[in-house]
Amino acid sequence: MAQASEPVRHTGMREHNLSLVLGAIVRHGSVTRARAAELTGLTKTTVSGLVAALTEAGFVAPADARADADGPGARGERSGRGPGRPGAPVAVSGARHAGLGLAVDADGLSAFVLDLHGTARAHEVVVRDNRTRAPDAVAAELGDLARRMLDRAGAQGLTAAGLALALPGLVDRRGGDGRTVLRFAPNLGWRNVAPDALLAAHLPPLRLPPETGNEANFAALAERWSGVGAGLGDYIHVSAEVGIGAGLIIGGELFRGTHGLAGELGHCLVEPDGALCGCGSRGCLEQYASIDAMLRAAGSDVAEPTAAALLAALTAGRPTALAAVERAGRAVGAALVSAINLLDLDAVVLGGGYVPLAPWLSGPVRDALARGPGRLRGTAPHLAVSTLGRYAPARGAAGSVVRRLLADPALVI
Amino acid sequence: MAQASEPVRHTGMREHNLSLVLGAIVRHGSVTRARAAELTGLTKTTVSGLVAALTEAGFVAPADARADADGPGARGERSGRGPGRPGAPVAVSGARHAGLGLAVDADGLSAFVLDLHGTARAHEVVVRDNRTRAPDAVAAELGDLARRMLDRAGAQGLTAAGLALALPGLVDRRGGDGRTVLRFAPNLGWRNVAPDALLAAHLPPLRLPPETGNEANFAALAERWSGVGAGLGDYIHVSAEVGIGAGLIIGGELFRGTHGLAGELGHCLVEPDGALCGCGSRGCLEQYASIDAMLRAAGSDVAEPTAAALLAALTAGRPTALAAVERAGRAVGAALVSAINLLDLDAVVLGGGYVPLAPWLSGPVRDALARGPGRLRGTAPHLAVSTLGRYAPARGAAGSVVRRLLADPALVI
DNA sequence: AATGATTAGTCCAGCACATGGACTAATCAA
DNA sequence: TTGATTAGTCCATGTGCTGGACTAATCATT
Repeated sequence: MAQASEPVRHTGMREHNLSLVLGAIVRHGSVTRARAAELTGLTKTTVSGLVAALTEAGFVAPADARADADGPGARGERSGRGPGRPGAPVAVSGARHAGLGLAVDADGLSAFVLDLHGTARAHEVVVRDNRTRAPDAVAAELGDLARRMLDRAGAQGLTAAGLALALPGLVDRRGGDGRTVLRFAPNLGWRNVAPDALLAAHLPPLRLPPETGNEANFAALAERWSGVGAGLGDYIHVSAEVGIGAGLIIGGELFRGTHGLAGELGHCLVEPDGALCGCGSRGCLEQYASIDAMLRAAGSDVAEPTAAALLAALTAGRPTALAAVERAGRAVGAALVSAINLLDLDAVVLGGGYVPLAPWLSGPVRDALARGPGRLRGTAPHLAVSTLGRYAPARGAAGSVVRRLLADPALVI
Repeated sequence: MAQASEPVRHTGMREHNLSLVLGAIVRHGSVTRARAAELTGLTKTTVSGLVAALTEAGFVAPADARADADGPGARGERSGRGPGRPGAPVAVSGARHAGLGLAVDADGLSAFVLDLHGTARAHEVVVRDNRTRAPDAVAAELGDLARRMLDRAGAQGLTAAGLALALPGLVDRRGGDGRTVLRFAPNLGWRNVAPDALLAAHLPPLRLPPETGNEANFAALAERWSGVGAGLGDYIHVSAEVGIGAGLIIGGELFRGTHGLAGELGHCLVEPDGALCGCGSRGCLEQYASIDAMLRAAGSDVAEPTAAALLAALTAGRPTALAAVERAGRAVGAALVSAINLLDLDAVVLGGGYVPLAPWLSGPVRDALARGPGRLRGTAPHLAVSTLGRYAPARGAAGSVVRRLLADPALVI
């Protein structure tokens, strides 16, 4: 049974229709009021009022370009030609609102500012080893970074309505009140940190409450908003660093699970009675396909335990390294087949630490995907490799703010 | 991005608030108008109006029992004692509306009628081997059964607002228009059957459009509504017949996946390079833990290839049979650990063909659950065994109709 | 028994917002 | 220039929620 939801008053009706109209504008790029009325089912009068409110609030602006995202020839309705008064199209405005995305990882901090078009307006990386630092110190530096980004956004006329923070660990959202706890971040050595308190202490308050999430999840979202995930249906975004993280995009949204712990692909079983894993089980994917595991398996083929060295060994054609990655690919493929069957997914995106390894990894993964779920469904799931670089988590975080804004413009009206 | 949703007019506002008030009544059992106003955030005036409409439509009725489902002592608000005019509580009425659930399986047909309380008002099984029959013939017999059930419901003053049909196969809902296709039902030997057309041809039209779904999914829902699933959070309901079916309950709702194919636990990989499966892959769970697989593995310990014979062999302590089931349990446990990690589940329910085997199966499954995801989360997932019998799919189908009705009473107002 | 305190439920004026038809505006075709 | 056609705005109307006033029913106190 659904949780008790909000009552709908007249204002709620307006909020809903506001987001309905804005959604139509977002999806179709540039629409006239008349077309928006058709698309939403509201009357022209109502749409006019809503568009006026959205314009006032800086969400949309007049657009004279005939650039309808429906494509050239706009088979939708009349596209400007023919008799009759031509409409005055409006489009999403990238001039006023923005979202700020922040990310903490073992090697530093990153930040990204997106406008409502989803185009990057500012970004910055602060390289520094966070492995030994206390959360509070990192948060203070993050606060400085955030203020710089807000200044840079302000200089372009942009106001960040909110921020989101990507953390490299299990972010548990207990209760429905939105409060989160970073249970454990292996790379940082943090346990049971309350990000909300840190953010409140060190970061400037914005219009929307800050949001905290797992970096893999945000990276998956970034892929959907501005990467290879854009055209795919439901997919899983898998990335590897020390562990293995996965973000699930289902129905266009991030699937987090009730406690926010969904997507733990790293502990899918791929080898019964296999290597003992830190989680207490045996034969977890993480024991075969994390960067660390591949480095171990590659043995003396890699000069030093870094991803760069592994890549060099592969390029040089070292057999043990090749075998290790081949095996990792088979393991990832096996786990993905389970995930696809369980969740009814259409595609897979390899991201993070898997991107440079993709030339060697894709083959075995693709084989598994072709064999596994193919027979039951029409076609084999699609396999894509991320094109977003190290900004993916911060970009996804920023996108998450933008998405919230577009989904509910009334939040800042 | 969310699909274009409906515009909200004044009627939409009312529909929403109608379901909001009904939801509060459903969750709290028996509430006064004043308490419903508190619970929903609407004013007393509005609630009165909505309650009047719900009463008129037969969804709720006056209830003088002080039986608030909040429990004795109702720590919520004042519970009748104290000064002031006592409220006139209303509760969900089981007297007018009902849902009809139908199920087809290899051994026959079953039907179930539930009222809005979720209590059974009529049920019937028609035993007959459907393995060799054409869909049309089965549908005709199903129509007869449905009409008998509607008559029996009518004799009790009940009107079925809709029906749902549980089928033992992959039900694909392609497109957003709700049209479904039964891709493949291994036990019946049916392929690419359009249930909507069959239902339209052989079953009386009801107020709501008929719904078709997978029997494992409906069984999982039944468990949530009136079985061991009631108290659990998110869970997976696993059942085995010829294959293995699973229903996912997430956030109190059935998780179907975009194409309606979610929950294919049977093709999780549990043994790399294991037995070749009909799906094209190797080492699928189905090859180890379906009833057929256990029968094969039990070899000569079972007299004939039936579930009953397997049960007898287990009871007699036959070692090969015991080993087969033990192994199946380990395999199921391994697949479940993957599912729990991926989907952030709290519990597991064993149902269908696993129920009689539970005494032998639970042990190894529980072991896997205790080892696997425990470390990352607080506690080990809970393991429960279904108590609903062979009516589970039909009961879940009926419950699905009731749920739709309670979620949106405006559908029949 | 009478009175006051307290809470439940209804009545009614007011208001917010969507609707639909009428009206003005801007373009193309003849 | 005129008519046809479509876009956008104006205004009267209607629906449904709100909030305060009012009536109803009970307990506690005198």
